[in-house]
Amino acid sequence: MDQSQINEIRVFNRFYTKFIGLLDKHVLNSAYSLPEARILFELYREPGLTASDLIRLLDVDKGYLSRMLKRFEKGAMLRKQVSAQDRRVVHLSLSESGKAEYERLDRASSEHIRKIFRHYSMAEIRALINHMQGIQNLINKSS
Amino acid sequence: MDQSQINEIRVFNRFYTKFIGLLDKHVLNSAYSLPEARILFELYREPGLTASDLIRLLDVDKGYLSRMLKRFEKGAMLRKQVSAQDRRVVHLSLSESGKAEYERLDRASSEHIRKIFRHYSMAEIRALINHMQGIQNLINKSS
DNA sequence: GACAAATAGTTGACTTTGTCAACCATTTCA
DNA sequence: TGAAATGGTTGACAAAGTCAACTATTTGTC
Repeated sequence: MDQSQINEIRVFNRFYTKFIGLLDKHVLNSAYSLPEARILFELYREPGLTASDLIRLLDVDKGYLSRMLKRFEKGAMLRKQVSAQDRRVVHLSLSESGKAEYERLDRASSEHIRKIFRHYSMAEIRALINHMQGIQNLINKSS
Repeated sequence: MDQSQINEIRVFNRFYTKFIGLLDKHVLNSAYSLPEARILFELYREPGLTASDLIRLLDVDKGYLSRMLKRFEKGAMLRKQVSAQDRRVVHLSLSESGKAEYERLDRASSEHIRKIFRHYSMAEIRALINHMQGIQNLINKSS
């Protein structure tokens, strides 16, 4: 791998960081920070996760997570259930209003993407997604 | 564009956010924050930029930028030169030690990428870069 | 069964990062 | 000449994130 190839990759990383930044800015106009939105996402996808699971998934500090969860609890978006097997662990899931909230966020994100690409042809969209999947396959191969 | 296509794009965004996060973590083990590293990058690439230029390029608050620049000044990494045409504006560039510092950072980033992909074949690397350029071309087309 | 070590989660104190508005100096334009 | 705009700095603050100490529980190990 030569230097110019490394540079190409770094150019893309800067480019895509900026692109994702634009998308995230949208989310951030919601009442939630990025990590908070990710918590909602993970709990929506898999109810019953524990705080430890989230720490691993999101790679955040446990104190920080604890506080974010507390905020969700205040907003009545979270349900906690102490595990029967191990009374230290708490299974987390979204309440009905938590789910509704996530769905709102989710729809807004989808709409944003739809808007960005609204003038693209089918072929262009397919090419884009194809490239994205290609990258994922290649990068996953390594790890 | 249908929902499953939107979802594909969002899957990729989450995936690549995580990947970039891993790379950035490396940078962040240096003495510089991400925006600071970006300042070094921009000034290295184009000496003589003004604070306003950086604000536009990096999309940061001007007060925040001002403080980061001050920190660089303290470290003697920055040269400031008041514009002759307009005495409000200051042209910024890296001092010799600032450039050296950037080059260190830059080399470390390159090394990190090289390491990640060290076991890839030439064909795989080329495919990866091809996908990346494809994405950039497609996204740039829109804006 | 008792007790050290490990694990899940919470809390307090703190640092870093980022935002906002007021401000000074200079330039532009009417 | 003077109002408005622009470039940059500063102070006060808010949000985001880190670190270590702590409680409660569980899991060994003897």
